[in-house]
Amino acid sequence: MQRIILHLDLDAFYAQCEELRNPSLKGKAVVVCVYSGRTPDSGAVGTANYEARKLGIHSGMPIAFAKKKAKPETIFLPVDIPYYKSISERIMEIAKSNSGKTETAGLDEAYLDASAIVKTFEGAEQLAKKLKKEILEQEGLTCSIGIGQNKLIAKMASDFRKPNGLTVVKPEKQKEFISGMGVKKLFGIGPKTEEALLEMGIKTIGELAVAKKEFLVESFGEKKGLQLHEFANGIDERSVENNIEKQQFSRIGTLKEDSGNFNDINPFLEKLCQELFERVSNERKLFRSVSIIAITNKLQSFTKSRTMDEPKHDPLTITEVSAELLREFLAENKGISLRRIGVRVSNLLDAGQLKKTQKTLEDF
DNA sequence: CTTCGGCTGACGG
DNA sequence: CTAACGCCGTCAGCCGAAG
Repeated sequence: MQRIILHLDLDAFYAQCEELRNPSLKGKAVVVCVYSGRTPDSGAVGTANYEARKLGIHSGMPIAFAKKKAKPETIFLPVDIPYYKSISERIMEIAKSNSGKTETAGLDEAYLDASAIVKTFEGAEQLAKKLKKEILEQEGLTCSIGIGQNKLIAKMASDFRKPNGLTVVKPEKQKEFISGMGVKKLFGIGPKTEEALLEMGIKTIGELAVAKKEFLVESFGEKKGLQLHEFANGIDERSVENNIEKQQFSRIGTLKEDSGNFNDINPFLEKLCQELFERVSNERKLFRSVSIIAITNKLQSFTKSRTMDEPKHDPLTITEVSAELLREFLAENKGISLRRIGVRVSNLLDAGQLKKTQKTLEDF
């Protein structure tokens, strides 16, 4: 069955939201930052608008580094996720009303399966124009949309021309569209895989497409190897899913100072546990596993986890188990110094799924 | 043999 | 002068233990 998939990508989303509530920012370079609170400039760039990108400022970059590239008039702002989320939810509603199936991928992206709504790529292009118009008129934001026969092509198409782009890649043009691109452009290929492929002399998606499947499986493992082969050939059977249940919730933060001392770290961890419980409790979830995440001063990451026999939903379990895990972790790693600490719950169960006889339901 | 828990690592937004 | 560094979530793979 031939599908028609749209990928919607809101342009420099966090920055556009900030421009929305403060129009005087328009035309200026805007950098939205995730500050860690340790020093005035420690943290990373969340989103840079296109003016800031011209200066060489990009997502993920350390703020201190971005400031070196910035002009005196460049604006640095802290992220406000709840605000962006409220805007995102309204836009996703617009998307849903234009296509039965929509799958959100973060606050700023969505896949739409328009197969039931339109029958041709020309029809899909008109739908995309309508969608862009509605988002602009109702919410004042621009986006880029890509259209293809599967999620992979749609995503690469939306990335092709932005901001405010619209790119249609018909199946017969697919190969031509992707084969000349560098392998890093392919969804699922990050810095490590790119490096490995370059060592093998594979630079472009076209070269990857003709590499032996067996060789790729041998080099990258079963799943990854097959996926590389399929994606490089434009093959992607992943369906657009309406509701994806979250598998885990986590909260992590940066300590005021590096420490390997339980008494320094645990009060901060307890705060994170309370915030985490708020979220989990709002989502009406029970959890069976608790983990801590520890990141050292050298940015090495560790996890330690514990699974209980019974699903829980109380804040005390999170704080107690995580404190226990932290104590054990520090004892097993004497001399270690932590920069960041976090807590996660997983093995989730919907509260509604619990048997009525179970006592733990009463607090809901 | 399969499944589960515990852990690491790659990746994406 | 140089290095600089968030937070959240998914999945695969490996290992050892248990079913």
